[in-house]
Amino acid sequence: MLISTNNDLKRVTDVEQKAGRENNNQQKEFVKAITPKAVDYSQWYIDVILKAKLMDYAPVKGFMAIRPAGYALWEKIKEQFDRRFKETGHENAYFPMFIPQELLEKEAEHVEGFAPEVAWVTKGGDEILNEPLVVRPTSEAIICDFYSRWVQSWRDLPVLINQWCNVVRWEKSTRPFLRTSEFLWQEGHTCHRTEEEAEEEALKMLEVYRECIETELAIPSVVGRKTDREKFAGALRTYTVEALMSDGRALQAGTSHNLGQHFARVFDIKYLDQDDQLKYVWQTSWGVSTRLIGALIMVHGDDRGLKIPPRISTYQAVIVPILTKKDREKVLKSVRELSDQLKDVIRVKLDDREEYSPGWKYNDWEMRGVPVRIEVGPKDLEQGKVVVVRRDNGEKVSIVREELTTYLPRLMDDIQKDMLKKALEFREENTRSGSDYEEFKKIMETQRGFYLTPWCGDPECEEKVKEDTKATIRCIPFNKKLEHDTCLVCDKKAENAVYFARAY
RNA sequence: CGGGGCGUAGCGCAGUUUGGUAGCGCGCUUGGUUCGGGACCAAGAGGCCGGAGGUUCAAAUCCUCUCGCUCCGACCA
Repeated sequence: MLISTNNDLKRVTDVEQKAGRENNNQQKEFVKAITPKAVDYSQWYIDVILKAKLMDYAPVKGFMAIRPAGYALWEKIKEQFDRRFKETGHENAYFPMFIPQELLEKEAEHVEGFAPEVAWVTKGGDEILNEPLVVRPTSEAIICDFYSRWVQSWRDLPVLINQWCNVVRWEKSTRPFLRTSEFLWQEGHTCHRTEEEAEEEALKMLEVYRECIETELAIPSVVGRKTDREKFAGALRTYTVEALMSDGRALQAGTSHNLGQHFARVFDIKYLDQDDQLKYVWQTSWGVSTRLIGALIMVHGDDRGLKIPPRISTYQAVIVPILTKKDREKVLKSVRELSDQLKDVIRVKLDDREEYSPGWKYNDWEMRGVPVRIEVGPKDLEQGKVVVVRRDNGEKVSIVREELTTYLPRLMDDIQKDMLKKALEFREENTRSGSDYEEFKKIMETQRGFYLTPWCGDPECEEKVKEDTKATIRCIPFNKKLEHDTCLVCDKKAENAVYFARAY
């Protein structure tokens, strides 16, 4: 499309160009700045993250720079999770990025799971290393090595440690934020005295994830257990938070694992219990990553760009002054006062750049997802009012200036609530239930979404669905019984209901 | 690993068929006029045409080799 536009342009004469066609063309260009979701969802996603300046591609495939706008978002998300981790008794620490090959190889299932995607360090300076080092794809191995020395007595338990760091997984196909070769995340690693306590921890953190993602990111989810096929390499059980993107595909937004004693046994993490017996600890690990930013974009974003929920938005409102020649100084003075005044109640940004027109700024801030825009021009000054525009639904109202300090915080709550509500409605509309395989196949082809259905538990049935439809079992929800109990694929009786979906 | 596509200014591209002084849009710089949904005028800056070899009086363009990126598939959370 762009190409033909350029060709057309080149064929017209200079005179014709100057006669106004340029103007028209520029307007069209802007509409094209973000590819509409309906035209090409993947392209929409890429356009949004680039236009909103969340990231930029690195010279190495699968890597990216997280730009200030994207990183600020991560910082806000991080803050919310970190607070909850501390509230549930965890402490932060930091472990090394390089893991000796020998350590990674201790847990058989674990190596096997990660081997295809580890990055190796084989040289230090000029020296070829005796034992190559693995760049952490996750830190179980190195942390367990430390824990084997740190844990001696039952009095040392529980160990409740979290770390914020980067990890590297050599991915074959990558997408910004959703799957990159390096990403930022948090990994909690805990040790417990009993199996029950570890299980309780794994489920507790799963709930922390679910609640935080819902409250702060305004993303509803379904939680449950992973099937053996989908569980973490080396875990006893894996639990997951699954969110539904606006194209009907599911995204794993967070996972929590009960590691059982698999790692404790191979890394020799033992404690002397009160009964004078040496026992292996029971462990958990759990993580969320910068993938949440991808979820945020795909759950809330629209054809104009990002929509950030107020609770995690870097700026909750942006003030755009309308600077006319006549009233320039008056308006500037007024918005500066307003900005100072609002700083006490919300995170506010004054955009007083003079090189951009108000219209340009509207589009720019909308693209970047700021929840509220406040317009202040000469007409507003006369009336002692300002214009307040919501990003989530476009609603535009004129508000008396004095009321803003009470109005805006309330508006932020409303927007947060409405965004969650909208996402929840979408989730519900796109969660279907049944056990008709033909209908299921059709749905996975078209609207997608979640499909809640009985499953006999046989990995072969799970595999067949994947081959036929590319859909996988996202999770086995807790306490979900269906009236109908014949497996979606075979005729066997099903113990559990599961959520199927095509996933990222 | 298999198949397709692309490397020309910061970004997006045209120019390659038919060899002949390297272009367009956006962005950037300076100055001015504007400012309630991506304003306009004027003047500028910016290129080893991915790399190496060859053919030719002459190569972005033709030939050979090579490197990189990307999409689809396979593999994988």
